[in-house]
Amino acid sequence: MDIVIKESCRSCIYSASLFEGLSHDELDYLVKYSSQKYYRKGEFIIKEGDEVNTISFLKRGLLKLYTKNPEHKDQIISIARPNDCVGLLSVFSSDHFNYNLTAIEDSVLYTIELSAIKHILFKNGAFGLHLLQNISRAADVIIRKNIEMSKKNICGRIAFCLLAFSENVYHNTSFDLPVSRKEIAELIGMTTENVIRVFSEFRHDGIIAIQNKTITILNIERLKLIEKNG
Amino acid sequence: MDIVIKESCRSCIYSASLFEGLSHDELDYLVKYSSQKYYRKGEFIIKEGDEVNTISFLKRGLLKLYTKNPEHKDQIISIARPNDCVGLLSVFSSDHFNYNLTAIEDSVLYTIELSAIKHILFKNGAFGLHLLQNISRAADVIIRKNIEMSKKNICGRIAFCLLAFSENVYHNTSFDLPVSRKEIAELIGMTTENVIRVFSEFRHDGIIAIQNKTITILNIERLKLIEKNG
DNA sequence: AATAAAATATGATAAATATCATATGTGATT
DNA sequence: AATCACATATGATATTTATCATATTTTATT
Repeated sequence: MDIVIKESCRSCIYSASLFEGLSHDELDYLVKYSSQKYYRKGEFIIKEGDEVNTISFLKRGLLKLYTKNPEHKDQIISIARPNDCVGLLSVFSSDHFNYNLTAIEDSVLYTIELSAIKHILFKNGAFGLHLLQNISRAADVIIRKNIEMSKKNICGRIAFCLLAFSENVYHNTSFDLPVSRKEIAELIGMTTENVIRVFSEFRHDGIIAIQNKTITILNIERLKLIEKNG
Repeated sequence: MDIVIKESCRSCIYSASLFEGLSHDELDYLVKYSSQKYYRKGEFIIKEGDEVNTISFLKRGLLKLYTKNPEHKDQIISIARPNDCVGLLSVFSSDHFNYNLTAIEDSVLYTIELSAIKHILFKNGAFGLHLLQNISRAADVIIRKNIEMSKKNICGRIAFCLLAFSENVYHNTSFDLPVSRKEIAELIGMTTENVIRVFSEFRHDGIIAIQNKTITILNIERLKLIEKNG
């Protein structure tokens, strides 16, 4: 992880939708307490139990938010995309993070001291409302995703994942899968073997093409049908 | 649903932990925009799509928060207990409720106009922080429950439910189940038949006694073991 | 380049859960 | 009291998913 000069943070904070409506003084105050950090793929960003004293935004890259269960198995809760406010859930509900956060692609985060955020929050009620909206939406997205997932069978869940990567992350029908089959299993709550099996099945049926990590969706209509009905 | 005179709201709002730290003026302002409502078991409180313009607290009773899926099947997201702030998730994230809310016991809610809450929020940053903490925690509880549930098999899930009713709701090893087996199935994401089967199994094994709706936990150690390992 | 460690792949089998069928019990309504 | 709708109950069977075993391929490490 590398920390980079403060000046580059200014443009980030000035352009972040979360800070819309803040005055120049307030924005400059936040810039003073912020830093930009680079993480390599695989690097830990936050560990369960870490103290919460910053709030972070993903500028570039991809992160996984997950818990570790007693049997060393991970459970991925969500995948954070650029512009997502990261770990927002724990920020106000606890002194310590409840989740782990790891970069699954080379990533750029900007991080603001929580004390600075609170300082602005106390003076500016509109900012509080803005934060409330962001946190509520982030929670809502996670909860809705869980509900949707729990209704689907394994094929439907994998179709959901592939479509999410294609449409929401890479905006392309062909993309390099940033996670292993094992991680997909952790995300959809199934076993690795069965994830691999369904990938093979989709390949045999001409729905996707697989070349190592590169996935190409060949028949998006069918994949959507599987996502819907599965 | 019956609406009751404003005066009785004063004590509620004055005693709600959410409003700790507000001045008498601010509290009285909220009282002015609040009302107390009574709902009978089975009554609808909020319907998916309803406009969000209030924030509510459960004073007495029990509610279920759920979504309806296309095949008319309900999916229970959480059960609200007294002192829970209800529908908090949708309140700031959307103009319309994403969930349904129904009383599963005779219930008393007090309801505050959202505009009044926002009015205080704009003037009092500390209140914003308080709200943020409450919403974050509510979301966290739902997400953690989902994660925990998804790791358990059907026996573990039912043990979890029974223990939750016993320990968190009724504070007694014997209690009247406020929901049907079908609703438990909707809560844990299994079929009604299998829920009934596991109830019978627990009865045969001497873990619980069933008399119509009355459940008595006979062997709490074993139930906890099932919850942990299942 | 050689080796080890993961990840991917696939088959056989076991276990968990859903589905379908059918019976009985309970409460509400007339 | 009769009837109906619904909840509870249980068995038989089908389906889904997990587990175990075992290759093969890819990636990382020395």
